[in-house]
Amino acid sequence: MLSKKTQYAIRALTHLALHYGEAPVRISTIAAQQKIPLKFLENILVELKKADMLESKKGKGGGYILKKSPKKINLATVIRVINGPIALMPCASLNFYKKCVDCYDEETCGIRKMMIITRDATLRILEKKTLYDIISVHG
Amino acid sequence: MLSKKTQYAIRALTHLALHYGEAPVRISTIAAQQKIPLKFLENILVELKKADMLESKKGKGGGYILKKSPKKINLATVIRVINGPIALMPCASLNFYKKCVDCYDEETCGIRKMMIITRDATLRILEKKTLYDIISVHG
DNA sequence: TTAATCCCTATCAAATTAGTAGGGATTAAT
DNA sequence: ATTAATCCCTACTAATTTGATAGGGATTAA
Repeated sequence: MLSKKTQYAIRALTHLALHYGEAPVRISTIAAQQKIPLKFLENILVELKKADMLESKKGKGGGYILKKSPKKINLATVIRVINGPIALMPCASLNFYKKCVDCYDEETCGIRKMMIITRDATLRILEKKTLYDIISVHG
Repeated sequence: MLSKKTQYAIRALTHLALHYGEAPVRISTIAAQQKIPLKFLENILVELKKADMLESKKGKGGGYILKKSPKKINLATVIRVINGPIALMPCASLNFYKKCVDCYDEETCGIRKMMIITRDATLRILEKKTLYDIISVHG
């Protein structure tokens, strides 16, 4: 499961996607409308900015905007930045690879192989789905 | 990521799959060969037994065996028993469903929709892949 | 100069995960 | 019956991660 922090991040980004092309949105506005603890959200947005997904402006009229079009920000990227690996085991991770302790031989490990297959299936979706897809859903 | 406990569970089940049809395997044997802390493994195997995946025999010559053929134990089941939900958010979970706090309308939530699509892709693999697939991998 | 806003560091509390301890219950063999 | 082997139950503890808060510093626009 994604951490609450990651879920907040996705909500905040979705909010910003809805206002893409408009004036910057204040942290406090996002916090209020998305019901996210303000100070917690501050930390999250700074992380997303460091990961090059957001731009910020200080002072009056300041706030956050998406750095790229909602169509160009996919869920895999967001999850990796805030949550970490997408694979179910470290030895199957592309971006957070770590060998399992006591692993006899990674090349012949059946568990790892299944985890890689699973990761690939998950990634095929998460890399394709973007903020734009999220805001394009209607009842 | 799967908890260490879940990774231990999969390793233990894989070990038992390799000995399916043979005499019961002692906890201590699995612990030693798979390098899993003995007492921790005890807890895990009891849980797997309660979930109807294992049978046990006490006293001399006792130990654990798989209750079903390795081909009939899939990874989704194992993960759900030890780790919990497979979906990335509770509102997208089939077996551990919980509504998100402050959710305005689940039916029109784009985040939830993407999470359900992701879950389905992941499940298509995890429900198909079994202990048999794990032990059938060769270098 | 001031008010608005983001940003940085540090800290804390709660929850979860990982692991340990000790003995009880059951069984097979003698 | 007794013993040794084995699983099993309850409880506890330690370590780590997660979720959240606090307070003030830096920057910008008016």
